[in-house]
Amino acid sequence: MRGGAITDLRNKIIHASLHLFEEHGYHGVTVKQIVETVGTSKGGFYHHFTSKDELLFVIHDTFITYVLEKATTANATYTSPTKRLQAIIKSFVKVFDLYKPHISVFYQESNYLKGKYESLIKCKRDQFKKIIFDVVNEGKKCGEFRESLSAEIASMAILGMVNWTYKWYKQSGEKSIDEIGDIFVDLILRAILSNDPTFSNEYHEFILG
Amino acid sequence: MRGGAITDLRNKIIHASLHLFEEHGYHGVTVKQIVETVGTSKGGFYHHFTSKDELLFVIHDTFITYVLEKATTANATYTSPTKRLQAIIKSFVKVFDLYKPHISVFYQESNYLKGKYESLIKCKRDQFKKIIFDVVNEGKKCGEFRESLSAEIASMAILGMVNWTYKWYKQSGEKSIDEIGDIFVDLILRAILSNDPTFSNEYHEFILG
DNA sequence: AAAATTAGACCGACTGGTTGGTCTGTTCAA
DNA sequence: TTGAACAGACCAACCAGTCGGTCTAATTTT
Repeated sequence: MRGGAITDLRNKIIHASLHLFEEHGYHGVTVKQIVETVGTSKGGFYHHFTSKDELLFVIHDTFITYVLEKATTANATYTSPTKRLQAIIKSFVKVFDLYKPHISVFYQESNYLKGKYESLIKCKRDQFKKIIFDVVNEGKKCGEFRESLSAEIASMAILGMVNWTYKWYKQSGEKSIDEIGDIFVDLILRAILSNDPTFSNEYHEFILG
Repeated sequence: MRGGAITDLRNKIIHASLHLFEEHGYHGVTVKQIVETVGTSKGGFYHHFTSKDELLFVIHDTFITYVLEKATTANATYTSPTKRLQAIIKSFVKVFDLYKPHISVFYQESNYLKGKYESLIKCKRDQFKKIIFDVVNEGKKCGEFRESLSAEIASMAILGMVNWTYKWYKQSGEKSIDEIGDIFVDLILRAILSNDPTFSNEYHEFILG
């Protein structure tokens, strides 16, 4: 039996590291701690990873790759910028349930990535930003979003609002991740939708009444 | 001549550490590096700080203390929640020009604070959150903000949007920090202001036109 | 005023403990 | 018999923090 099994040592290491990194930070966790948590040895660890740095990279990469794919799919599913943005945000927010520890590590420890690892992640991260930015810009062009909107700032505002969720979201919290996603979409659309009735659509009517 | 001088070794150390930490992270910078950058020695460093941890704390504390004071002042200056929120956001965003490195360290390295340092910072941080939360709640109560608004999620959305600025803001950028602040206020007010004409005020007219 | 004393600021070699990573095995399934 | 998977003792490098000592300027004593 090769790869894939949930009980693979490799996956166990990643899983354990994720939670350790999330709580104590990358430099707050030693390889010794990781292997002891998993119940393996230095040998086991370095059989599957060339370095501690590579482990950090793998965690980053699995997350950003997943998110990027989801955003691309959401983007391809719709044509209207409003619907696209809504789908992207909702799909991204949903990731918090699955990848909370990945996300924490992604945003807390990314500046410890070095060399090629850093470039590889930066590239994908920029792709994701570009998707948001393009949608906002497209929305302005076709009149669904306000013309006066600064696409750059609005994009970063959206990203910030959504990304920041990793700092406070708890699965045990009052609101489900789906509800939070809906609230975010509501807030964002209210903030950026055009008031011009010429371009009004179902969202305008629903949200702006 | 005692204390205060800009050339004080203590201040020099803080200043240099700020930039080193911002770029390489707390654990990515050694005390040796710090003292070499400043042009002092281990002795000089440990004469002014009891530990590297204390230096990290001092950086956190000067920033959060400043922000908290600004928010309190802004809060005391106005009574209407809309004006209050606007003032708080604008004053907070302005801090980015003065305290950018502090903020980066604050959000990137805070989970390396230990023991009493951690509790002290957490306390002030919670106070700041509470100020935002209370304003939003007050706004709902008096009808200026939408009744359907979730105060918790909206507060965190606002905080996220604003806090995230540290990830992308450059002084050399296209927009000044003042313009960014105005855009944020605009986005936020559009998202949360009530549509009920009964409570409409100058901001409703200005923004929702 | 000159000498003696004190105290704070700063220096830098040194240390004890830790850490990421290596290397020589051992196990076991194919 | 072969090689992938794993074990764990070991190591060189590093790092936060220490400690005895120096320099200087203020303060006290004579």
